[in-house]
Amino acid sequence: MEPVYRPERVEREAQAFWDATGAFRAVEIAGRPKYYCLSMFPYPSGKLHMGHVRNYTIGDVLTRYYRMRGYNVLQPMGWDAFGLPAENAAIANGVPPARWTYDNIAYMKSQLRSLGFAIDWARELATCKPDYYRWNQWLFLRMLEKGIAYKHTGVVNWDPVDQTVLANEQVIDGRGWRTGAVVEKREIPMYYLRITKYAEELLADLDKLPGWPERVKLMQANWIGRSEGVNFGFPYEIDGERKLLRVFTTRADTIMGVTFNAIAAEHPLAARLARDDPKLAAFVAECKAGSVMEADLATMEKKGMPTGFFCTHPLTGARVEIWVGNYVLMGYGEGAVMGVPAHDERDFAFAKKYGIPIRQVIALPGKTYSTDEWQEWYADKEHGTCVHSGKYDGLGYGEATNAIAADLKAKGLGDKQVQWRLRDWGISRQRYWGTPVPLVHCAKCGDVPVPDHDLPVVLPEDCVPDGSGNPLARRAEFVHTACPRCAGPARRETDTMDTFVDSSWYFARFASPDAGGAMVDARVDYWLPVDQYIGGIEHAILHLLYARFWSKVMRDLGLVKFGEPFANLLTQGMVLNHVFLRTDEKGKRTYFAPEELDIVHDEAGRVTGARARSDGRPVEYAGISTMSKSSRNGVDPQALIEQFGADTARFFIIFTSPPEQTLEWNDAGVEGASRFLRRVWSLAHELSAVLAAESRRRAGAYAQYAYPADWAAQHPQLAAARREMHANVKQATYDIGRQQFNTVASAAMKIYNALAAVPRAGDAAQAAAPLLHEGFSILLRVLYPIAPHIAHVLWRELGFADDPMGASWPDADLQALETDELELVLQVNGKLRGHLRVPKDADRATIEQLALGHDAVAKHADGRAPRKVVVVPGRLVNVVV
RNA sequence: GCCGGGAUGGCGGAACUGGUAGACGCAGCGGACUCAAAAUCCGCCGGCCGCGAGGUCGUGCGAGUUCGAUUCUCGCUCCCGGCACCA
Repeated sequence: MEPVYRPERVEREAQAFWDATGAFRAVEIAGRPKYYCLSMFPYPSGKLHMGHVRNYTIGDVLTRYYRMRGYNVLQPMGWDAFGLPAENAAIANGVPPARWTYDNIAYMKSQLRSLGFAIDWARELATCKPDYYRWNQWLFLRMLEKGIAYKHTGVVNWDPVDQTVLANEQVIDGRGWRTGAVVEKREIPMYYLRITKYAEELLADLDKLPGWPERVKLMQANWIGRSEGVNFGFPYEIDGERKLLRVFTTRADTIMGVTFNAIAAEHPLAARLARDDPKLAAFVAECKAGSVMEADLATMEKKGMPTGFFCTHPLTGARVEIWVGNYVLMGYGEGAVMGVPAHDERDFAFAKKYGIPIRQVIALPGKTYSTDEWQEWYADKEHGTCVHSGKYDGLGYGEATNAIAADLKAKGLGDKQVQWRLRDWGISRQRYWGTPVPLVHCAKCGDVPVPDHDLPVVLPEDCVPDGSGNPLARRAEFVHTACPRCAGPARRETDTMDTFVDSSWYFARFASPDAGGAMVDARVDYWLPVDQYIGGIEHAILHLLYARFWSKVMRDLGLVKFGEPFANLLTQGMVLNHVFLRTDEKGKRTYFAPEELDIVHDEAGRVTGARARSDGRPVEYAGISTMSKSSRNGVDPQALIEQFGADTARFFIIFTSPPEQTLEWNDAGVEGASRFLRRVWSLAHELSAVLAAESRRRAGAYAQYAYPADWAAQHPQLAAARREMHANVKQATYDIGRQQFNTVASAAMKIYNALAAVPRAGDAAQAAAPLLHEGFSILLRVLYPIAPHIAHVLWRELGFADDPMGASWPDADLQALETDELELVLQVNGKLRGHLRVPKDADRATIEQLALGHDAVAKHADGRAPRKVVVVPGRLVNVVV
């Protein structure tokens, strides 16, 4: 055995063994308990970053742990291979997205392999391959047939210079990322998926997911956003026609306080009124500037313009002026909202700004309403009652809402309605690198679906986007086609699908990656649902909601039997790093990687600024955020792996923080992980003769260790070491169960420390041989899920039977933990004043007696008599005086 | 702006159901070994007062509940994630 730990040799040896034995191939075995462990597949951005290492190490720890527990485990891997970065790379380098993507996949796969993850690579898939995305197209056509997919207009970010649609990410402070031009909103035709049809079920089924973090379920529930209210209309007449301005409100009880209504700039009525009013037309045009992002809309200054046009209050018959507001969005509900300044904080601010009347209609006992300043209670619907509201005066929120809804219904103007915040999923992208939408546009037949037998509609792989729109639309041989219905000349749809489509069902395809004639086959019934899904908390809403929706659609089509794809979810905290950038006069940002800079810190060690090494000029510090390719703050694990080995990288990332916690990257401590593994190796080497002999004596067995009855009494030091080992096995098992893996790594270190403290000079090692053997069998098995290469190689070197993946996880021997005496903490008035040794079976009265007789109690009681004695069994005594 | 989460020594973190705050590790300091350095090994290591025994303060800030609060409640501050076309 090598005297010194050489990670590269150890890792080569272990990986060769796993490859040769096909150790990670997952085969369906009827009757054996299965465990499908899935980490979110990566976007092939170029190289792995620490977030990937963290994600996949967590998955691998669970995969190997469940293998040791006897489960038939599947851990697959694939590539979320369509997406915007490939097009950005093409704009920058002229390399076709396909080639860039495949090159990145090859490199990142080699990195994943070097980390030794127990992945079944035979199931690898890439979403940019036709045999995958053809099923996106196929299911889209099924949704079209069922009315789940439909065509409708939608608003997008438009760069007027590049004449192209921009992603939200490409809009910086309201301007296009490349041109610096002010972005406009533009309405275009799009395809939508009717996720709102499933809103009720998506919300209700959250209760069927006890294995999901509460915070994720809460975020999803809030996102879906069920609210009960009233949908009703304000009658108006225009061009000789009677119409209704429809609004939805959850505060129908305040309807008598309506003093204005606001409509979106895109509302048909706004367009109509602007026709006769140049000032309004200018305002409507102004509202079109800026992005469509919710965060922008919510933070921008609320502006409005009166139209001079009035509708009628449905209950009072009063005239209510209609305003156009830049904060009202078409596509949210009806594109119109009623304005009740007295009882809505935003309406209040808007009314004060524009001098719109504020009319109090809710009162609280003991409170005085004033229009001078907004008060929290103005919006209180729990305790308020109606005032200045005629027949509704004195009613509370529920009664008033019911009465008003009934009156509106009687007039045929409205009714109660359940409204969802969730909107339908727009999947059209005016981009090249994605799944082609399988439709053909024919002048005679309209939008015609591509027949199933013509799928897939294959995306040409040699286009090079240049930032000025979709190159697919300029590819004549793609665009020009024959209408499947009338065989006449027709145009292919050139929009592609949102990449969230790709990731909405890949977990099912892993069960049957080679199914040629179907989306999935019977093997999904064996593996699905996923037993443990692991991925970043940033996916808490969108990806997970879309995957849940897609699964329900597949279920309703009879393709799968499950309605919820992920039984248990572990949301990993983000790995963060500092971000540095420069912004030019056009607002264009250039990011700098930390290694390109000299970083300036203040006395407290905080980053205050930096200079680029290349030109010595200052660079702006933009705080810390998620490691990403776009902000160039990713840390490539390659250097770490090359310098210290995969096991050190894995051990370090696990040890440094619990999985769900946000992690600010800092590699101080990597040395410690490396040192620990070297120490384990050195101790194994030092004891290899003793341990190998013990292994031979026991024929490699590691499950049962029996010690003579008087062993503990004879060898108190060894018994203490054994107690420490088993206490930590217990701890590690508990912690792995609650997915706190950093303390599993700590437990491994503590087991090592106990083992290293066992006397082993001269003949002592011989005397302690059984304990050392037991201790190593425990240490290597606890270590195995985290640092499998070294554990695998040492396991075999020391002569243990099997290999550690086939070995069972150690059981704590609870008898080894028992002691005759306990040490209790002694408190006086809740402050630590001493310790108390008591027999382990001492009763309450005895403990109280011992406590009251303790010197520290007399000293700190200051002559006062004890009023109360609190005894917490096995822990502490608190004497209250 | 809205939704969700976080804050504990110089640093990463531990503390299981309200019960010894700081496990384990990093950095630092002192020592051993060495011609020397690295590596390795041993010891110390929250602040303040004290020679010491010990005392006292201390888990982002401010209140509260409790015999006892890092843990529960209320109100703040700052940071992170998401906000529907980054993935």
